[in-house]
Amino acid sequence: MLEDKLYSLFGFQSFKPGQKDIIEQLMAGKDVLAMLPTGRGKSLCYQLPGLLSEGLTIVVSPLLSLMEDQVQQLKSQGIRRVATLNSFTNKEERKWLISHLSKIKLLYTSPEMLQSDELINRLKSIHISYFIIDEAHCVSYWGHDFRADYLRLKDVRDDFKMPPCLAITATASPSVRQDIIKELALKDPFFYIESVNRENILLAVEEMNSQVDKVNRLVEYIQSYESPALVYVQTRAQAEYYSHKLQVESTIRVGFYHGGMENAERMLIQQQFMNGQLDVVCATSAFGMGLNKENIRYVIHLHCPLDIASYVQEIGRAGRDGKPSFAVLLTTPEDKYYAHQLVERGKLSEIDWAWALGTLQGGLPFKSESFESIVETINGDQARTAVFLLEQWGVIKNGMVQAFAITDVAVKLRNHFDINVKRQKKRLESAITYAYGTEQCKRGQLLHYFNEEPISQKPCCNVCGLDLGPFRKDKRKKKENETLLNAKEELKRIFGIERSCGHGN
DNA sequence: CGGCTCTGTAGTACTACAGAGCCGGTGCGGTACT
Repeated sequence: MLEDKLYSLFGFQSFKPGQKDIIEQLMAGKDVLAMLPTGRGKSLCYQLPGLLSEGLTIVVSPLLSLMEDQVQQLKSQGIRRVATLNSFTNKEERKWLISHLSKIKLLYTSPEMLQSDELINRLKSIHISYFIIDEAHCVSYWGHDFRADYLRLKDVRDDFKMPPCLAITATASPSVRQDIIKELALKDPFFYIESVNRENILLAVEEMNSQVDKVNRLVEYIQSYESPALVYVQTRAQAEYYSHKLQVESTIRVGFYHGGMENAERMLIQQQFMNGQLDVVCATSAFGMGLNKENIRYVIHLHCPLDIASYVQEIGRAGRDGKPSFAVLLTTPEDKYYAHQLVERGKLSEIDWAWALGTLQGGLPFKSESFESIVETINGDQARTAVFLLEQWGVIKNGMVQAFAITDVAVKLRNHFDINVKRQKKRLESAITYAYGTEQCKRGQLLHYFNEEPISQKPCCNVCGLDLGPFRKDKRKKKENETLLNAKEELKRIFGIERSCGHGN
């Protein structure tokens, strides 16, 4: 009985909804595409089959921190035959691990690591029970232009003689699901798709006249409502700017988080937020994956989201404890133009590509460094994606550049990136409809994007102007905050302190 | 779609102005350097 194993390995009496279906299908040898809300035990869906199987289960994870967290957690539960293999693994550990892979049940690694010949060759000699893609939306979101190794997973799986594959995520729109199926070559997969609706999160969109109004409104929210809260912004500079701004204008403890920070700094901010030493974090989209904080009361966005699924994922970090929470999107009319520009900027002409391709000489070994640095307009990520495509098309074979027609290949490259821009544009269009559309029911719009029926019983809540009273800090507390704020103002006046923020908006 | 900064040039010696150009976020791994 699966339940017995569940109890003996994990100490749970019963499965949560969806888990058993997913596990049974996977164990019966089927590919599975699963969408389960966060906090509903996604990892158990592959940990249990992995531990019960004869061979090794490979878990592909997008972030080092996610791998390390999971393995640490399993080990603390007394499950020892698990390991991570990534750039944290030092040489000796790596050597030991590769020669002892047959002793391991679950191996957590990155898509990039799975490009190592040494590792692949070793894995080929071992029975791979399951191939798991955690946070599988990354295949579609990152694979096409940012982390090409996500698109190479299909070939990796082929090397292992196509073990059953589980692609699992919390948020993937129907088109993203189709893309995942295509890019991982899932064969007639079993779907387990759960609603993205989170009834305890109220939704609101407020259009502001100017950036100044937006900031004032933000300060108002932060002053009036119970933290912890998340504030999402578009750029790194904005994350820092708003964080300083809120520190000056309110009494709450604010930090910022973005991808440009040192690892140690990022870990510190996340820890402080987890431990309740920070009330609010102003962050770019870098913050949140794997964040396991239950009591976030609200999420505010200060920019037009580029995509509804990402928006849903970000606001879904509120109210994990099931208690009432809310998500507010603050926009100004020009935000949508800015968003458009960002998407358009990914475009390159075939001339750019032809120029880059001109550096490749048929018959010579391929040198990726020189290819990547030759044309300034092509960034490193795009260049790496291009290399992936050149390999797919046979322009680069076994590390050697073959004879090829520059113009044709340049056009093919341009087309590939154009298709991706089109994909992003389409996603942006629906996000703009959500942000600026006159449709009253915001929840209905989100559900519609995921092909879900608008359900009348579900609370329809464009709560603009609606009373958010229950979320307000109680009066006594508010008064304390005001006193503190006044004291802060007073100090500022006395010492003539003006915080310098360094960044404008 | 806007707005800022940089650059070049003209007219006057350092300033003024016009026009061009730029402008985002996600992370892995490995190597070269201090």
